[in-house]
Amino acid sequence: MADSNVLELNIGVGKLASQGGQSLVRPRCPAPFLLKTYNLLEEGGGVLDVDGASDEENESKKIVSWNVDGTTFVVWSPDEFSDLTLPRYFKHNNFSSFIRQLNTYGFKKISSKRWEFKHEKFQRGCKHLLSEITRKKCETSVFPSYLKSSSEENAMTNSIEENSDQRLLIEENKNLKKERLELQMQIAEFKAMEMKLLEYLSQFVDNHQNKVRRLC
Amino acid sequence: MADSNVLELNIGVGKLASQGGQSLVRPRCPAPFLLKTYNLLEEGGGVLDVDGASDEENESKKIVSWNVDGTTFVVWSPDEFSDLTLPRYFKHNNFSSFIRQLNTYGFKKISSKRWEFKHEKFQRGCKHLLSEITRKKCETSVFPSYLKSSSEENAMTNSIEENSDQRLLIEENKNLKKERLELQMQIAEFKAMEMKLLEYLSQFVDNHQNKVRRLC
DNA sequence: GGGAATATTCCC
DNA sequence: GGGAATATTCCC
Repeated sequence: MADSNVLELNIGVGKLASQGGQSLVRPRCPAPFLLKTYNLLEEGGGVLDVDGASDEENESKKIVSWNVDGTTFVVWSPDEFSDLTLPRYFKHNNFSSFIRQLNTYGFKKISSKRWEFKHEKFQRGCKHLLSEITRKKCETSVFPSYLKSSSEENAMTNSIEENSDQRLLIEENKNLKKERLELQMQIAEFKAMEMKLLEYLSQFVDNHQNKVRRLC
Repeated sequence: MADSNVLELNIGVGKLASQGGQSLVRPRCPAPFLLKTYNLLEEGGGVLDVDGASDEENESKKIVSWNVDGTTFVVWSPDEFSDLTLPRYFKHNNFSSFIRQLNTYGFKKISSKRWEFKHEKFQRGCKHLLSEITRKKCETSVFPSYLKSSSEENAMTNSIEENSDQRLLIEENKNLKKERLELQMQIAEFKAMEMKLLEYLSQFVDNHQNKVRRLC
């Protein structure tokens, strides 16, 4: 494989950490993409520096690096980055796919003149912050905010730690079933109300037409 | 790149071909995975045959091939297939990922003794049928039939003993949350419909009163 | 086998 | 930039 020289880690997010596609508690491990990108910067893009030259002397030769204070990173040479660096860490050599991932994780391009990217939680020497970076979700909430009533409970139930004991699971389970019953009852009410409304509407229409006919 | 020797085609499905995740008209181009797998079979797994030997003589050496009548195909040597063939056509060398794709596209493993797979529309000499093969979709309709889960599933979930395996609890839990989301979406629909109905009704009443007033 | 998360591609 | 389809991985 192209990236056989790169350590592949099994860094999955625990089941309870991402529930229904929404990460509610911080996972222990950063996303593979973030770790690879961080490592790539530590390793100078996976390409050796010129022997004996200091960082400053090498600056113009760098493919990719942190900025001076380590709060952003810069892809100095997109072509070499794509051809040499990307395939060492990822399963492709497309700069645009790399950019797509950066966007997915909320990085911002902060310069129109060069390929410089920034994320608050992605900084030199702060590997521990990587696990706080999450993928952007399609935030088009499927149901409107007035249904958020249960979201507090969501937070509560989902904050249970992964290795919590069975008792908590059973409790959460019980609550979910109770909630399901309530939702089903709400739906039953809606159905009844819809029926009444439609009935009323049709009566009203009939009535109205009779009245108009009589008045004419 | 690992597969730089393989022709990559831009075969996207047109917008109208897949509407809301549901394929409505047959796309012009087969899925990349299907085309690659078909080509891989035509090309003997991308590995050269022994010179001068007939197909029959080579049979025991084949990595992958169609069966005798070309209605199924067989991976004769999963190890060589993974190491040599897969990376030539795909971005990985994992046999299980290949299997996962076969399942996604509806192939069936038809032998317990060897890695033989079948799909009605995947046959030797029938490249034109490939475009009729589609990915399986998650068929969980977003709006389930009303309250269908109330009795049977209640009974089922409640029959699970309290001290059952944690895995089952987690699974049940996941299902309950999924169900909750579906119910919440149903309620959102109802609310929207109610709003429309009320709006319509009030317009109708206004209209009616004006009309009656004028006639009087 | 298949659900679901992440990765890659394609397109607007 | 980001939506959405397909691909790959991971897990049950």
